[in-house]
Amino acid sequence: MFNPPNPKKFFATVWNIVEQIPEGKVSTYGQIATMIPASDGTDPDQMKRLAPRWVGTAMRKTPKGQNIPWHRVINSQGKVSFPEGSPQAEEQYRLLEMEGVEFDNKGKVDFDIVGWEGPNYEYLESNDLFPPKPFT
DNA sequence: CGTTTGACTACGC
DNA sequence: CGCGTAGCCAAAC
Repeated sequence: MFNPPNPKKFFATVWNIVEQIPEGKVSTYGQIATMIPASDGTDPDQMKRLAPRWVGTAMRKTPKGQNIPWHRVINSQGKVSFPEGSPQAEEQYRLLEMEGVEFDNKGKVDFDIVGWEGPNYEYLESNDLFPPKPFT
């Protein structure tokens, strides 16, 4: 079963990845989760189900004042994961629309248009940002 | 210190 | 499409 061997590092890795989502693009909790290698040999199918929760947990703890584009992370359905109408949801929609992300009449984005391709692994590795390196 | 609570997702109906 | 469920545990109460 997947669980972060070291939650602190796992969270930091999530933030590292989120920081690289460019303006006008979005990623999902699950997508980000799959970018982080399971260090405990967890079955990939289990990863799909369990890891996203941890990404969500990481996002909940996103440090403020570090310019982390938290709003560019949405759920696999292409919608923001806050209750519709909540201040946080409104804020997230606002921030995204401000950078050109469009939502259809159901509040969904088109991943074909604004989906993020993923992080630059070579860049991450060359800067020792990946595997997990905690903020200090 | 015990209980509740999540910024999730795939899958089955 | 929508709705319910399992899987799972660090934090926040």
